[in-house]
Amino acid sequence: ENIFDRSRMAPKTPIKNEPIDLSKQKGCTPERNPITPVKIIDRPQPDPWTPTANLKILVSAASPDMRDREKKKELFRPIENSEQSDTPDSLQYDIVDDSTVDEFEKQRPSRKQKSLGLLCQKFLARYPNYPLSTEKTTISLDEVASILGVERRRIYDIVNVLESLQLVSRVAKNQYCWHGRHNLSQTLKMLQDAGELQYGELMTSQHKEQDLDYKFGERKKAIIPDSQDRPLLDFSEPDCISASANSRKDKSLRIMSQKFVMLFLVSKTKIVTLDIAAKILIEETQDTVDHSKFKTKVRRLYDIANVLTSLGLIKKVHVTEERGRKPAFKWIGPVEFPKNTDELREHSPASDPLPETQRGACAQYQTSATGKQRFTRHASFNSAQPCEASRRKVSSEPNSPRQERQDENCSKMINLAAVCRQKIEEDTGSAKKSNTTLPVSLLPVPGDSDFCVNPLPQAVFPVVQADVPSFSLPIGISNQAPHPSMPAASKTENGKPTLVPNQPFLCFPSSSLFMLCGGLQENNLSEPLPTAGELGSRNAEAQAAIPATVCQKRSSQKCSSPSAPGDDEEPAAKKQTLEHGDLPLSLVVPKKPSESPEAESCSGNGCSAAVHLETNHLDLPSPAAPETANKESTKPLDCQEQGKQSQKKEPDDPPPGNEHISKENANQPFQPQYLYVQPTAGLSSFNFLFSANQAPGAISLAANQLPSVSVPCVMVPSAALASFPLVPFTSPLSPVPDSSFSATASTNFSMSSLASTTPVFISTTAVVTPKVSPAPSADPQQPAHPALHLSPVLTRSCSAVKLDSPVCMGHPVTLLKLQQPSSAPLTPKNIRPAHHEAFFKTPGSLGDPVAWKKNEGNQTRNASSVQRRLEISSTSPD
DNA sequence: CGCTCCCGCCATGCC
DNA sequence: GGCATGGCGGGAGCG
Repeated sequence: ENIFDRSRMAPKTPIKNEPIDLSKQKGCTPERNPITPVKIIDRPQPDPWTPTANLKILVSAASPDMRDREKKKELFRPIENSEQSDTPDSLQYDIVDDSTVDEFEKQRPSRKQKSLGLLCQKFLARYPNYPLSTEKTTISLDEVASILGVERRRIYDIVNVLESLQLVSRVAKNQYCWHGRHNLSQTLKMLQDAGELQYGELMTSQHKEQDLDYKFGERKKAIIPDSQDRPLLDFSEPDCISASANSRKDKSLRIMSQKFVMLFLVSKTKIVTLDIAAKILIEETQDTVDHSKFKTKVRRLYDIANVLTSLGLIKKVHVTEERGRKPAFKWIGPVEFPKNTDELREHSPASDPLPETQRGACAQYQTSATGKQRFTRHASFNSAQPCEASRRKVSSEPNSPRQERQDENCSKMINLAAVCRQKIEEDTGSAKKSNTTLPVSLLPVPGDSDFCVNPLPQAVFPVVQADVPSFSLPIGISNQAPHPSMPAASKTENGKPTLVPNQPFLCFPSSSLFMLCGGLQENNLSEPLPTAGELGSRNAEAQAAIPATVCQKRSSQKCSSPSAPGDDEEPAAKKQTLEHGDLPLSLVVPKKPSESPEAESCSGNGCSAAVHLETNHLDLPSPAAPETANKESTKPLDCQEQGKQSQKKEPDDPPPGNEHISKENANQPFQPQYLYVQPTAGLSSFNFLFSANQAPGAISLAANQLPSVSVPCVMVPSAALASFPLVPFTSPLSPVPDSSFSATASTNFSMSSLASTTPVFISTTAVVTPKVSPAPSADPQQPAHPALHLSPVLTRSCSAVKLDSPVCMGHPVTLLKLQQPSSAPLTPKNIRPAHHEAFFKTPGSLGDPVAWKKNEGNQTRNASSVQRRLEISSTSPD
C-alpha cells in the first residue's frame, strides 16, 4: 500500500526523505529521519466521502475506494497512535469512535478532525507543559509531521505560533526546542507590556470602537504612534535558539500571533473580535486595508486563534453588536502577571520562591489546563500573595516546602487535569461552545452571550455561590490560605471593594415568578475538573493548596475582571443581558473603579456589570477555598460525575479550579436560591430575584434600591440558575409557603419599588420571615458557620434535602454561607444592616461609595449575592 | 449562506 | 538548484 501511495504522491515534492513509509514507521518509530517526509498522502480520490459513500464502501469492501480509505486510515492512524501512546491527553475520542464507528468514518477525516486546533492539541500532547529544566526536548518538524500525519506546512503554522509565545524556539533547521510553559507567563507579561506601549491606548482606537472597548466606553485614544510594530518581542532568540535563521520577512505569522495576543492582554475586555484584530494588524502593517488583505488576515488569525485555543489561552465567543454577531475570541489565559496593574500579578513568579519549574507549572496551569492552574496559581500566589494577600490576609504563607510539593503535584495534576479536560472537552464536543460552562465558571464569562442564554446546569453556579462565600472567605478565611488572593484578590485586593461578581447572568423574561432552588451546587460540582479530583488526593495539603487554587482562580478570573473590570466580558453577551441591565450593570462596577477608570466608564455600559459579575464568581470561589479542601476530597467523585454531567467544562483551565471552588461554595453554604418575582403591581417592569440565602434584609434593600433599576429583566447569574431548577410559578403558587411567597413577594416588590424594604424572604430557613424590617437581619444566616467548615457533603445533603421537599418552593436554604463571611470577625448582622442600608439607599444616597466598598470588603461578603448586586447597581447609578 | 479554515501553490531566502 | 519556510488565498466543510 505504501508503495502505492507513493506512486501517487510522488510527483510533488521530491521525496525529501526517501520514501518512508510513514504509515508504518510512524507508528513504530518515526524518529529518526529528520528528513522531510514526503507528503503522506495525496488524496487519492476526489470522490467526496459521504456517509453514503461509506455505506457503499462497506458494502463492497473490496472496492478500490476501500483501499484508498484504508490507506487514509493508516495515515491517520499514526496520529492516533501517537496520541495515545504519547499522551493520554490526546483525545481518546478518536479511538473510541473508531471502535464504534466504522473505520471508514475514522478515516475520512472530517474537516474538523484535520483542524489546526486539533492538530495543535495533538502536538502539544506530545510535550509536557513544563518540561524539566534539565531536559531539553527537541522537536523535529519532520518527525512530528509524520507522526501526526500532516504536512509540514501545518506544523509550521503551529510552531510559529508557539514560538511567538516562546513555548518553543528554533534551534536549527527542522529542529525546534520545546520549552513548555515555564516562560509563558513571562512572555505574556512582556507581550502585555509591549502591547501597552504599542497599543495601549490604542485599544480603543477606531477599530475598537466598534467592539469592545468602544462599547465599554473606553475611550481609547486613538492610535498608537509607534505602532508599527516592530517586532515586539523577539523571543525566539533569547532562548536558546539560534536566531540565525530568522530572516525571512518578518514572519508575519509569528508577529501576528504576538500582536494578537497583545491585543488580548491590552484589552480590558479581554475580548477581541477578529475583524478588529485584523484591522489593527493590517494597519500596523500600514497597508491600506483592502478587502482581500483583510480576508487574508482573518484567515491567518483563525489559524493563530486555533493554536491559541489549543493552548487554552483563548476561547471563541461571539460579540453581539448592533450590527450583529461577530466572531471574537476571549482571553482565558492568565491575565495578570506580575505587573503592576493588578493585584494578580503578585502571583507572578517573581515573588515566588519556587523553582522555575514550579513557576512554570503555575504559569502553565494558567494557560493550560483547567483546574490545574488554580493550584499552581495559588501556590504562586502564596508566595506572591503577600502583596495583596498580606494586606488582607494575614499571613501570606511563604512557600513552604509544602508548596513546592504542591507545585509538583500541581503540575502533575495539571497534566492530568489537562488530560481530563481534553477528554471532557472532546466528549462534550460542541458543548463547550454553547455553554462554555467552564469558561463561565472559570471565567465569569459573562461575555458570551451564549452563556447568558444558556443556563448551565453545570458549573456555573459557582458564581452564585461564590457570591456569598466569597465574601466570607476573603475576609476571614483568607488567613489560612494565603490565598487571600483569591477572593481577596478580586474583591479585597487592593482594598478595593470587592468586586462584584462576574457571574454571568441569565435573563428572565419578566414573567412570573420563578423559584430557584439551591442545591444545584452539586451539579455544578460536576464541573470540577479532574484536577480537582487530583487535588483531592492531595488534599491534605490542600488546604494550603486549595486556597491557592482558589486564589488562582480568582486571579485568573480576577485578572480578567479586575484588570479590565468593565470590559471583561463580553460585551455582546452582556449586552443582551445587559440590556436591561444597564442600570443594574452599573451596579456592579463600582468596585474597581479605583483601578480602572475604564471599568467605571464601562460600567455604564452593561459590560462592566458583566464583569463584575464575573468577579463575584471569582470571589465566591475564593471563599470556597477553605472548603475546597474538603471538597477536594469529595471532588474526585464529583469530578467524575461532573465530567459526565457537565462536560461543559471547557478548555478553560481555570474554570475547573473555579468550579471546584464554586462547588464548594455551592455545597456548603450556599445553595443559593433565588426567587424571581415578577412584579405585580408596583413595579412596572421589574422582576426581582431574591436569593434565599440572603437575609431578608437584603431583599428589602433591593426594593429600595430598585428604583434605580428599572429593568424588565432581572439578571441572574447563570450559574445560579443553572444550578437551580427553576420552577416557574405561574402565579401564585401552590399553597406552599412559596405561594405565599409569591404573593408576598410580589407585593413586596411592588412595595419595594415604592417603598422599601420589605424584604421578601422565602428562604427555607427561618429566614423566611419576610422581615420587612429594615434590617435585614441578615442574621438568619448567622449560622453561618463558615460554610467552609461544613463538610461539603453535609451541605450538599442538606441542600438536597431542603430542596427536595420544599425545594421547589424555594425554601431556600439559606445557609450559612452568609456566615462564612463570618470568617470575618465582624458580626455579620451588625454589619449587614449597614450594608443594607447603604445599598438600599439610593445610589445617590450612597454617596459614599467608598463606604460601600469598605463594607463590601468586609461585610459585603456577608451579604448575599443579591445584595451585592443591588449594591452594585446602586453604585453604578452613581 | 456565511463563517471557518484546510490545503497546498508558490514566493522567499539560505545553503 | 535544492530545500526550508511560510505568505497567501481559493474554495470547501459545516452549522
